[in-house]
Amino acid sequence: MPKQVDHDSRRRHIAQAVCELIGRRGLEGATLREVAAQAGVSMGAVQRCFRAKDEMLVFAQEHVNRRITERARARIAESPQPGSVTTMLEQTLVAMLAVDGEDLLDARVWMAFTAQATLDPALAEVQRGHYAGLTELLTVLLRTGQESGQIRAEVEPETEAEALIALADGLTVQVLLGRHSPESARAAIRRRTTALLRT
Amino acid sequence: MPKQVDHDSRRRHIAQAVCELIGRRGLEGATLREVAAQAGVSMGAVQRCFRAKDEMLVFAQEHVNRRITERARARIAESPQPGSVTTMLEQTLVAMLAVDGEDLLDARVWMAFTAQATLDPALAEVQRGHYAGLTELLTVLLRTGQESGQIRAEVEPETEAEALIALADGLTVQVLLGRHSPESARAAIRRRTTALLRT
DNA sequence: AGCGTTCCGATACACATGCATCGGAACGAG
DNA sequence: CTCGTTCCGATGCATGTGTATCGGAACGCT
Repeated sequence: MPKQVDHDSRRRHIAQAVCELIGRRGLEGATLREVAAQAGVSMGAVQRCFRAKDEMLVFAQEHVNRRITERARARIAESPQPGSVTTMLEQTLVAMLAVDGEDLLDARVWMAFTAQATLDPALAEVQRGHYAGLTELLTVLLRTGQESGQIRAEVEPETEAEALIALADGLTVQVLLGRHSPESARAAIRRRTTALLRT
Repeated sequence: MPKQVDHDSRRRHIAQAVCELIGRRGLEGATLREVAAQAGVSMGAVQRCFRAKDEMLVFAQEHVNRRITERARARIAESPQPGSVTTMLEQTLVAMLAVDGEDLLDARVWMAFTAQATLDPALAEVQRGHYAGLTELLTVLLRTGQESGQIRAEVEPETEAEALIALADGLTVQVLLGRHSPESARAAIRRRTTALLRT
């Protein structure tokens, strides 16, 4: 057999380059030539990995979505008080914010893809899947909190999960626009999560 | 004096064409040629109205922002119960949602511009100004509601206004992605506003 | 070592876009 | 009507983009 290449890892490598470019210069900054340069490969290599640009973008979108979800799960795992549901809620939502330091890049990538998903049904489907996962995650947390008596019984887990997600996204937008600081966004999240606690 | 043209109204006319194109095909759909065609004029006319494309886009951004704000104020004015602060709050936020019928186009335009504003400081400044106005509007409503005893005293008007705006934006995103219906978004807004009422 | 397959880098190409240019039309003042 | 200024439509141009193509390099197998 001839020369073999780990396609999947190369695809991830290129996807990372795409994300960095999108985070810095937006979707229109992710041209094939720029992507190749950023990834340190040639255009031909990129073309071999992805049949067309669309495919590359979808892969990059899934790439960043996966990272955001994993960041949320990781923060839950290393939560200081694993038993405290509100702490876990907060950590999850803060991870979704992704407005800290270099994570801020991911937030801009999220923004760019979400805006595009508004127009492209294929991208929209990917985002819907992403949000379905996050909703599930939060819903489970909320339900668990109710069962352990930490969260008020009248809270409707799924409905509340959707509201929290919307809040987090809206705050992300504000931070990206420079109207809120990451800290004030976190504070807003905290206010909302503590309000769910039983008094 | 030679041929004279109402520049300002022509600029608005073109801005409207820009918004329709952006709402349908995104920012990249707003090429000078397409804009001219949509507006029913020639490229030369567009070039005479705006020195460069950037200027045209900023003008269009302000155009749609103005319409959103005016829609909010209008909804407040024609509110069924002008005295009810929560009704006014709801109307304002629903106007911000702009996910009804043809308003949905404006929501997509908002999304596109906001995503771009993440990368372009000039656009970001425009959006910050827009949000400052909305925040002021909501803050006043909340304060008024407190003074008339309709809204709980422990609510911090400005903080709450920011949270409501973030919620509305996040819900808009979800509707645009096709994950929420306009009705469910309105319901989420209603839940949040009624929660502010004194019990 | 030799070979066949896979990969890659460069180039070619068609096309779109923003902007500049320019000749003439439109229109008000005299 | 005549003139002079403003406007506009068409065209040209430089540039950047996605994709197709192709010759050769890299590499595993025999």
